[in-house]
Amino acid sequence: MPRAVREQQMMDAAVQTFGQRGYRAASMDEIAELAGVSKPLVYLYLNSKEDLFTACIRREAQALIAAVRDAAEPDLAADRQLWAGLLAFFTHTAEHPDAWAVLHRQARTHGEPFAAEVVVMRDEIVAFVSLLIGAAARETHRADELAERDVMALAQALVGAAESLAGWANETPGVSAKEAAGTLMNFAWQGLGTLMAGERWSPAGKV
Amino acid sequence: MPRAVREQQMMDAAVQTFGQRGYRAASMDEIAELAGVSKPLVYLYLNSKEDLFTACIRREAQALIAAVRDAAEPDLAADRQLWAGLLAFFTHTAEHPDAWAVLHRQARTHGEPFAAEVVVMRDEIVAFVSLLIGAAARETHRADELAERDVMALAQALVGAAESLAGWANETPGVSAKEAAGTLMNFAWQGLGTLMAGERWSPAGKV
Amino acid sequence: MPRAVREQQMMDAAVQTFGQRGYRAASMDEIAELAGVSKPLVYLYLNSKEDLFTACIRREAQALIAAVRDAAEPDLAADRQLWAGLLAFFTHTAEHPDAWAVLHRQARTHGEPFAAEVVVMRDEIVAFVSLLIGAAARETHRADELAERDVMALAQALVGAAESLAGWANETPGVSAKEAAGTLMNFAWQGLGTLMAGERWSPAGKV
Amino acid sequence: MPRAVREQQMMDAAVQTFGQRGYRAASMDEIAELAGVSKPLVYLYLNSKEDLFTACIRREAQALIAAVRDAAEPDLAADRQLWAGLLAFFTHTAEHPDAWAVLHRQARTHGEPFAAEVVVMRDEIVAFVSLLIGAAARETHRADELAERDVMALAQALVGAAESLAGWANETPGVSAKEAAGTLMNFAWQGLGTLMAGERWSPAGKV
DNA sequence: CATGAATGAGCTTTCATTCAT
DNA sequence: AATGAATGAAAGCTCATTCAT
Repeated sequence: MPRAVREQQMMDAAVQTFGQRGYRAASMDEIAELAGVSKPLVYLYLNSKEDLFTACIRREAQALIAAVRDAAEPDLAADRQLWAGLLAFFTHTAEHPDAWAVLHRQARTHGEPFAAEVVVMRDEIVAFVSLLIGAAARETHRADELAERDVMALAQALVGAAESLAGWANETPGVSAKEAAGTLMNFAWQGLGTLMAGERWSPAGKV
Repeated sequence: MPRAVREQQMMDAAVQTFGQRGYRAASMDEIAELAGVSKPLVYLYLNSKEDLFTACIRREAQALIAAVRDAAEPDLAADRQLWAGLLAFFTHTAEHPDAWAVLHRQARTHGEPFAAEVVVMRDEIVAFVSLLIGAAARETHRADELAERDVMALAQALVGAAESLAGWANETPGVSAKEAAGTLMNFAWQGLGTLMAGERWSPAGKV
Repeated sequence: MPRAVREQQMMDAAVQTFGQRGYRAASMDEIAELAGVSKPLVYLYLNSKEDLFTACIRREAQALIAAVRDAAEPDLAADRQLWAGLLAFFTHTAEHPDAWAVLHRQARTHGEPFAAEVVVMRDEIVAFVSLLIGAAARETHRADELAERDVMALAQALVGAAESLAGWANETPGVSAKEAAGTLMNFAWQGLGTLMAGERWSPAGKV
Repeated sequence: MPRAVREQQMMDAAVQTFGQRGYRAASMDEIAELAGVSKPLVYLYLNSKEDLFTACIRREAQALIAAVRDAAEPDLAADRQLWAGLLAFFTHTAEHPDAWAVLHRQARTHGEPFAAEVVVMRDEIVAFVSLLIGAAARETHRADELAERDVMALAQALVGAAESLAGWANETPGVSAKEAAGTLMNFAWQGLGTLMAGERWSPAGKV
């Protein structure tokens, strides 16, 4: 069996094991057995547990980014792009729960070398969302109302909400990707709208 | 030294170690040394690593819940209660980063027994937020517009966004709890408002 | 059983195993079993295989140096001191063949960290021998005939010959320490005598 | 490429690797890569690591013996033959440090099967030196003074001193083979001379 | 003639856990 | 009430060695 194929099999097994057991609790023995190969072969092809984990993170991050990127066609309006991206995001995470666990939970929990990999991916997504927010602001001619930092914070909150909903949708039976995306659009986009319309909430009272 | 005090010292050391190293990487040796006691004493008082971790999760969950609960005085308006709760949440997580790491990262990353503990806490918070959303809906006389499930999903998204912002605020220098809470209120409460005002976003076009 | 005693037992087992199997071929399992303890205890007390090996080298080097030092009483004439030292050297190495193997073979064969330890010991011995050669030169009033470098080279050769003879004496049944020491004295001291008497061998013919 | 050539290339790589890393630390992978062939080919030609090591020892032992043998022309006087042999010995070991490391350090450090190979070579050299000593004794007509066993012990000491000096000369910059050989001749041959002249050192006093 | 693919066995090291005192 | 002493079990990693082609 050619090396490239075996490598993918190993990474499939690794993603599954890391996602379910966690990085430390996952043993190379288990991964090798699940992949149907011997442990030395895993080391021969992927060097070390750390390298294997990093390779998994990278592969799954690429896949998730690609899913979101491919869904949002640049010709659409900003809100339609966001909708398509969210739908793709919820669909992809629902279809690859172990990969999502690796990216969202494991990679961020086990130290800099791994967390940094995910930060890159997350920053790409946040940047993409920021772009859409900016585009939406321009579309409604109120760009001046939103400072750079506000856009960042909003994007952070939106992505965070999406990540949280992804977990909830995966664990709650009967919640579809469409429903999750719809909830988030209703929750966020509308708020964004009024926000750009100039209304602000403050502890002293609405402005 | 009385037992109760010793136990708290051990749990302090455990929270710190678990939060920084992670559940698996934290060793009982390190925890015992940090607590200034011998290892057998830790076992005598807290039985096992699992039990110790569970005890930490429970203690810190209680503390976080209490902080949020105590902040939101029931006499205030729903939006003021949410604001106070969010502020307390961001303040508490910023002041106890290791405890927050234990709850948000470690507990959810290392298997059912622990994740379940956090789910209890999270559900309490989500229920609390749902309550406020419901109250707000009643205050604006549009309760019928929001189905039970929508409320749940919104609460999930709000809590998820808060969790995400908590991490972002802790890691980004110069972002205060007040600022984080303000961003979230602007982002969410407004959206909630228009939502309750009957406007919906849908892929087919705004309604 | 107190720690200090156990540590010596472990080092005894380690010296034996390292001496017979070699550093790499000796397994911590075997050492632990020979010492009558579990492997973790060996690590608890002696940290690592490298540290254990280093500790063995140091202990045995000290013991050998002490044996030679204690034998050569400073009041004696230089030749008697050398005789006593050689006798002690051959006796000690014959009585502790594994220790001698560790020092002479293993330590020098497995890289700088270990070889350096032995170099220290060897340099001490070489210095001691150089001292005696110098003393002998003064006793015969021909100190000016022997340059510093010649003394060093002679000491090197003498120590080398002694090391070689130690191996030979250990492996050849019926060769006593006394005999080995006698051979070396005859071989070397006499040559030293004539050398200091001014005679030299050169490829061009005797001078 | 003919088999014989490939085999020599492999053994060159093996000698270098064994000499620098040691028998156990040297991996067949590294040897194969250094030789520029695949691992199975090494096994096809040389059977096993043990066999490969043995082959290296044998080849290098032959080479060293040959160098010494060829240098000492049988027509010369005994002292000139010894001089020539020593010079060749120091020159050869200086020019092939890895080979010398294999013979002097590695082979003797890793168990009987290999040490025995070197013993054969060493015995050949010792026998050769013994021969010269005997010849010298006959030349000076004092053969009766030197018992067979004394000759052996002297040869052992001489060879040991030479081995020790070889290491010293290789590691000390600026010490040439000629110088090392000269030192040894001065040190040993002279002693031999007086010895054969009937003088002995004994603990009871000179005879 | 030569190799890419694959593994059984063994190594060092760590850790949660328990006695005996 | 508290600990020094000790271990069973398992993990990451490496290596000599062999097939099928």
